[in-house]
Amino acid sequence: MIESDIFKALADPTRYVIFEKLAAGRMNASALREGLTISQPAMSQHLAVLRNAGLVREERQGRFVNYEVDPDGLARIARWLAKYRAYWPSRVDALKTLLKDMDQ
Amino acid sequence: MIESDIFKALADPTRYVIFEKLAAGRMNASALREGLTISQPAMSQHLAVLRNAGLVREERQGRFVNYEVDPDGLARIARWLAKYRAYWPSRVDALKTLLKDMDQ
DNA sequence: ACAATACATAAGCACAAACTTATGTGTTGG
DNA sequence: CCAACACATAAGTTTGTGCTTATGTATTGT
Repeated sequence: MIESDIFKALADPTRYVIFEKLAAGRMNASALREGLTISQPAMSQHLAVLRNAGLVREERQGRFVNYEVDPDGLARIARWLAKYRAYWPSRVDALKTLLKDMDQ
Repeated sequence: MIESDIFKALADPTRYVIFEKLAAGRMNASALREGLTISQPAMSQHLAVLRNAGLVREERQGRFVNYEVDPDGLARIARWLAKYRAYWPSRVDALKTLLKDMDQ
């Protein structure tokens, strides 16, 4: 997979919202549609893009398919971002806080 | 600016390459074209997109315009990523290394 | 078994985005 | 001052992407 594909997946505003909803907790495709004016096939297609990018993963449960954030996708972004640490200004303390949390 | 715009800027493979070239060091628009089969206006337009996304910044120097990575764009991505730290697997040690570097 | 439900896939359409050529705007050396 | 250079902007064309409707595939409850 081309490296920019993970960014392409998040570039669409609708998919970005879907990802944020999933970040709040696992959800099936129908539940994800609530609050969004989006057809069922459109949701299905968006979820396929996010899944192919490694940002979400699915787990079938009966007739429902639950989706959840795939840590692998976030890890890829984290690794990408880490390459450019030379450019981070010292005032970017969000990462410092984050790392402290992970160290715990 | 919509949050997903920064991802849209990196979603295009050509812009992704341009950004990576700039990560290696500041460069003017003509120098950036070397090695890429891309017209001068296309490069100019790509740089405008990256600049509007806050990923690069420009500094005119005579007739040349030097471009360089804008830390603010990376900081935005870092902050975005930090929101999802709950999902990071412990094996993602890239960030740990990164944070250690920043602590130094 | 079958109707209903949940989701995926196919095909086609409409709009957005990336490219092109042409031209405009600054800046510099002679 | 003006020709050459570096880059930006305009306008038009093509390709890609996200949407739709229609249909297919699983799974469940009765």
